[in-house]
Amino acid sequence: MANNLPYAFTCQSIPCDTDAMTEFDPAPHATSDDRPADLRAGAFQGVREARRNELAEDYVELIAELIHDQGEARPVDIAARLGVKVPTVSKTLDRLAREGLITRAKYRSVFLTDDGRSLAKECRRRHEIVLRFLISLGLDPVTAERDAEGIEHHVSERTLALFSAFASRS
Amino acid sequence: MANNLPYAFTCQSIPCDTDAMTEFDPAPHATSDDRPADLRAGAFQGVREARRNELAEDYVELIAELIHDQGEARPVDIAARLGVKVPTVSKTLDRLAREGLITRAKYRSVFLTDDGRSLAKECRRRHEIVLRFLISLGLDPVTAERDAEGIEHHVSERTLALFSAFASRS
DNA sequence: GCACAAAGTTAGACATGGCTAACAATCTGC
DNA sequence: GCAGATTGTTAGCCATGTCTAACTTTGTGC
Ligand SMILES: [Mn+2]
Ligand SMILES: [Mn+2]
Ligand SMILES: [Mn+2]
Ligand SMILES: [Mn+2]
Repeated sequence: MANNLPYAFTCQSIPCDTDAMTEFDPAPHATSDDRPADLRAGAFQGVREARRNELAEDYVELIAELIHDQGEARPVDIAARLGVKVPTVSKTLDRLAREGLITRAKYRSVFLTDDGRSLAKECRRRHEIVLRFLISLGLDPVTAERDAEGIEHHVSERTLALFSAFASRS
Repeated sequence: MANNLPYAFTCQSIPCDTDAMTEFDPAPHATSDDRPADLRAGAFQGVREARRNELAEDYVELIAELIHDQGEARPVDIAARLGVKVPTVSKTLDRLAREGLITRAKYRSVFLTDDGRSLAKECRRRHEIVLRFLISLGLDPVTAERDAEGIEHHVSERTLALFSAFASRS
């Protein structure tokens, strides 16, 4: 139920928070704003879901790339490119194997399963679209690469379509 | 050191990975591609850093909003809007307090410190810019809100400037 | 002003993601 | 084909972020 009663502006023993928001929506909207609350929750749910997959996505994308460029994907190379230590990679690879995205044998390099390959392809597509879009907007390539690496995990298919169209058009 | 020797295309007992990449860069670039490796690592470092702050950013932004809209920020309302359980919020608030972004007394609602308020303001600004940009690109408001909630933590100041300019111009 | 409802805290489980240290396997160069 | 370098694994530490269950405090309605 959360807030139902004349809660808005209790401001009891509270330091009444002068300018928490500097300039917000100046109109003091009426009590009943529960609609946005649920909507927001939906958005945050989605973001949390995306966050759970980010790392796996970065891994499989990178593994596919290494296999393509180097012929194999070794933990030491994965670690170097991600900027983490090898044991961190080893542990994460165990999880990815458990989740069916890769296969691995002790002391050998890593392979993608069909699922892994398919996820990698999807990730690469998103990465490319976001990157091309940012560059076509006028961003320098280094910053574009950095931002794309984070943004790629949080763009809906709809946004991707708009990004793609914009990059082509411009 | 990573890959120095004639490593590329060992493809020993390896299933030689037919079409890991479907269509990549078709030109089989020479062995020495170590430049991009370090660049990539830098990008990933930055993303990991951003990931560490995402949750705190969402919290302070939401807390500022609640204080503005409702007069106070109660754990139960934070939880409802984030879509998580109250004890989760309680524990996270402890961390934010430890980090000096909020103050709180047992069983009372939450306040932002000066640092917290300043971070909240910065987050709100980013959120607004990203949201306005996505909408001006043609995205529907609900999807825009969802995507903005994730993207906002991964846009550089440069990108923000370009987003801002685009939204104004269009 | 008391009983009950609502909100908040604490404890503890479990998964993730980072690290270091110690050990094991593999590979390379003679 | 062996010594030494490189790579990989395992164990274990720590912080975070989620949850449920049990308990405490606060607030409400009569
Ligand atoms: Mn990424
Ligand atoms: Mn990527
Ligand atoms: Mn957010
Ligand atoms: Mn936000």
